[in-house]
Amino acid sequence: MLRFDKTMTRDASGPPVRLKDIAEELKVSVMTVSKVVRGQTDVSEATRKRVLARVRELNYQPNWIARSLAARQTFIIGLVVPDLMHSFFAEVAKGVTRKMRPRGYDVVICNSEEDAALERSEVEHLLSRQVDGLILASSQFPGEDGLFRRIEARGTPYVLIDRRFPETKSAYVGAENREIGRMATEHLIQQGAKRIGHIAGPRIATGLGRSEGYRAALANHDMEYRDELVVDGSGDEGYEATKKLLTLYPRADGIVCFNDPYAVNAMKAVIEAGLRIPEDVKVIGAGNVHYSDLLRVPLSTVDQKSTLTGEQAAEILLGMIGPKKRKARKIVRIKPELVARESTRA
Amino acid sequence: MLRFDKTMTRDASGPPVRLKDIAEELKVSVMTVSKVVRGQTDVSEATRKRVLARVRELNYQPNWIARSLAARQTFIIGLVVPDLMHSFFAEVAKGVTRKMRPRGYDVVICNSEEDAALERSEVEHLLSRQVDGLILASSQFPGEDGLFRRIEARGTPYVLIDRRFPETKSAYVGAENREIGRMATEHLIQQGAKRIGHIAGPRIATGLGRSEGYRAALANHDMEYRDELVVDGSGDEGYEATKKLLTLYPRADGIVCFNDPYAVNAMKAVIEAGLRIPEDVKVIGAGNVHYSDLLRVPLSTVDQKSTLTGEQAAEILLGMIGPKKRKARKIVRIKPELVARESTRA
DNA sequence: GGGTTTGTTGCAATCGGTTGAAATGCAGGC
DNA sequence: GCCTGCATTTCAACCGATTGCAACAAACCC
Repeated sequence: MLRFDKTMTRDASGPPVRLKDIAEELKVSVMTVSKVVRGQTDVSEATRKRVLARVRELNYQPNWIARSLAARQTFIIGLVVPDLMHSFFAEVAKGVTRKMRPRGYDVVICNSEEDAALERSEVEHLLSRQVDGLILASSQFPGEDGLFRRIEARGTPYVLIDRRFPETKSAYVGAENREIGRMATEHLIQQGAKRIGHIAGPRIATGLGRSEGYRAALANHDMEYRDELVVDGSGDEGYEATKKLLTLYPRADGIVCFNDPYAVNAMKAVIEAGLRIPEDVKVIGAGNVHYSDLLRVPLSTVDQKSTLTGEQAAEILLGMIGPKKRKARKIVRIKPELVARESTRA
Repeated sequence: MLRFDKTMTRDASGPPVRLKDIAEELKVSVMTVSKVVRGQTDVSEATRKRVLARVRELNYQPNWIARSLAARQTFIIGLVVPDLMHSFFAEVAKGVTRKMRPRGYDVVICNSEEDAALERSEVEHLLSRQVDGLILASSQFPGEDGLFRRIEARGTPYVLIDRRFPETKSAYVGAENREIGRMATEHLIQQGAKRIGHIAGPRIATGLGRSEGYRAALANHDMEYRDELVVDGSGDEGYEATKKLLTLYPRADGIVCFNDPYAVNAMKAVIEAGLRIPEDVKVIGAGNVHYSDLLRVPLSTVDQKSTLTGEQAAEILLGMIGPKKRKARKIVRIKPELVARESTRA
């Protein structure tokens, strides 16, 4: 029995059209139709035309579930980020999708909320959905590579972004964090800051690298590194940490923040303390979130090319998925770029 | 042949474990294992225990592709938004996922870039992935309901958000746009603005409703509606439109903007024109994007409860998917809320 | 004209599960 | 001891596609 007869067109849609429907109707085998749809060449021009015509008329859309099962490729890749609200990751996501969609891949975005356990379960879930690849901005603890080992065992290609785990042999795309910290700090020095504080981020590669850069810059300029000028801001994204910095005597006159959200909070604290930016305190962040120059005081920052990061990661992953399965562990470090605005004016 | 023998545990992972593997090993049928995994009750306690133990040991993860094909349910829902970078939609997305994930649904997010044709193809794509449901902030043109008819014909439940299409009989969740426009405008009036301009959004339900509210508020307060005070901002999100408003004589002293991004651009134009906010010109937006109070001048706005919108939409969709398939066309209008900040201080 | 090649087409098996009904075992009822 | 009833287990078909290979025809070569 035919589910669709010759007179039907896509306007009269009911249940979705299947290969079988077209095949029966045209009195050819399902295989033939399948081949035409996928553009295989071993089909005569005549049948191809006939099939194609009907395929178009009925607006046939392949059932991806069935296709995925048989072909063992889902054309879905998973992207796991700690927080989509954070504009850095939103931009990364944009970069990833922008590269993936034109190549026929869908991107499923998961939010790990900075929680290692949740991330684990999200990844496990994505794997059970048979994703063709993964891109992770991982919230695993440094040194803890169990999750990655699991992904490798499963044979699913993956690329790490933003946060590096040197112990894995995975591909990686991210900014040079040490360089970010260094550039930010040197910029403050150039703008005349004498006592530069630092709001440090979480103690993972990203944060540690930036802190290291901060220290290196000070050293380069023969400025003394002082413990009390470095405060952990990871609890509340820098707000309390800044308050603490401002109580010091002599007060800090420059603050290098782990990232832009921290910097925004820092500026809030500074203003609330009745101080002026940049006259009394200069503030710099990192990430160049899209609203940075719309802030109360436009924020100087070190751009880490978020969209580019996403694009590069996508590109690498595609290379690992394709037929030639690149194996070489590829590592891309993205050169950051200083964006000077009002918050660090001399 | 067994792919996994009794001594193996999940550490020695190779190819993923299948129901069949566990079944053969335990000398029961695939069905039995399948039932246990899905928690069916018609399995003896003894076998259940035995199976469950092995399932855990091997860390069996069902193959969702296969499951979806057989059960005709993918547990994936599609979310189509015009722009993920726009924090309103990012928050909606968060709301949607927050409700969906705990119920076992994954959310595939697609970006239509405000392009009706692209949206069409994204939706078509999601349908071919056999999504169980759709949530759309549609960029279709008003009156153009072909896409929705197509989705209905396919039998896939869907919920519209933000942008309404009254001609469809679909479910809908969104803010009361007329109310938003009215509240924003009345607020400016209360704060003492006398000549209130309006930067109008795209000419679809959302934008039109807000413009209507603007007009209604003026009428309520016996203020004259003047054509030259209303400018279309949809080209560049309000920047040029504002410049135009500022050249009028007498100049506008208050601007009701279609949304926050427009308002941010408006403020930029105002400041560039050498005018002060709020002393010379008061500005109000809508949406309450998360960085509104961090702006150069903290922006007054009308909050449209983005996350709540997402959650509600998810809730409704779940109701339509489930076994009891709610049919009644459900319409939820979310009450907006005024958030007064510096940009409209009297 | 037989054997080989080339180009098309279709068969059968498979992917890893689910569905509904049928088969099995074991108990109780009479 | 047979039938019935219930709980448990299994069988067979199917979901909608893809894969490898066999089958077939027409075309080619010598």
